[in-house]
Amino acid sequence: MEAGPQTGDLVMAVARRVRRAHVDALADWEVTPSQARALRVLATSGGGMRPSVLAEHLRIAPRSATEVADSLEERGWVRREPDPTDRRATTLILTGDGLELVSQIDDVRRAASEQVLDVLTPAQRRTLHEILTVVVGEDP
Amino acid sequence: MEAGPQTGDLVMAVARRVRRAHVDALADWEVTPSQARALRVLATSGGGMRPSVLAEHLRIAPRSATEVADSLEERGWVRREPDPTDRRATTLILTGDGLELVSQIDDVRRAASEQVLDVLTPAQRRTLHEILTVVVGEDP
DNA sequence: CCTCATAGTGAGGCTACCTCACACTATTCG
DNA sequence: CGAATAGTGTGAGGTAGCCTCACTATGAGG
Repeated sequence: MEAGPQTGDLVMAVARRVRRAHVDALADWEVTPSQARALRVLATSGGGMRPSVLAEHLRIAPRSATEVADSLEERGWVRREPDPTDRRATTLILTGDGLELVSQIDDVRRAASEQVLDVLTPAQRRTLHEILTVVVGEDP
Repeated sequence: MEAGPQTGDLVMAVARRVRRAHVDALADWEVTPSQARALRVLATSGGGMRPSVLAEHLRIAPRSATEVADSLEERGWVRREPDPTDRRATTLILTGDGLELVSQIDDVRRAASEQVLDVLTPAQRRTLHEILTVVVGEDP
């Protein structure tokens, strides 16, 4: 009796594909999916953002956010500035290059995702998005 | 203007959560998600299975399947037997322990996934499963 | 035979995470 | 004020789970 894959496994499988598609699509820009995700978070949050806040948004450990920030700074897409109100804190700020990149990346990534989800009807895609939003948006 | 996350990102985010839930749930058995997935594939395929075939099912490189097989063998859940019809080939066979484990794992994993997808209505869960199946089942 | 394809694996590398420990700075409170 | 306590970022070191490349041993066809 064929058991059939569990939903969790399907999610993982699709995630791997999406990741692949993103890597391929972003290869020209030499941006990793991880970096792209961080850039988008930083872009949505108008001004600067602390690494710890970035970590929350990306749902990773604070230490890992530092790493992402490192990689972004190294590429010149982000710069660190000391927070004037709290000298322990650092603010991550998108550079001009960073901002410019974000808009391009957004298009490219969207196209890549849609390529993976190409087999779906528009309605299915919308439904998928909705449902996943519910799953993700429960605890923040 | 809030851009809102892309579907691809949502998939990745959910995948991370599912992975987390699985790791937590399987902690008692000390089975990694990767091992559990492989065990289930091996279980569905009655008799033995070659590493290369396992790789296809898991959608990973053949070399990576070898690694998974190594870890399963080390834990005594799988044994390698030479294929009598082709002396280059090896067959991966679930041991008694392995088989016993699979059924337990299946329940635990299902519960873990459902915990992550708990916010969804049963109908949404069914829909999600359907849609993901379509996405995954396109090229095999 | 001789060639070419195929099965598995050793070696080495990578990404994106993690925890733990530490240096600073901020805050609170006796 | 001074001391304990808490929070912020980061260095060090580690891991899982992938990958590619190169190699050996075997199979299959001319």
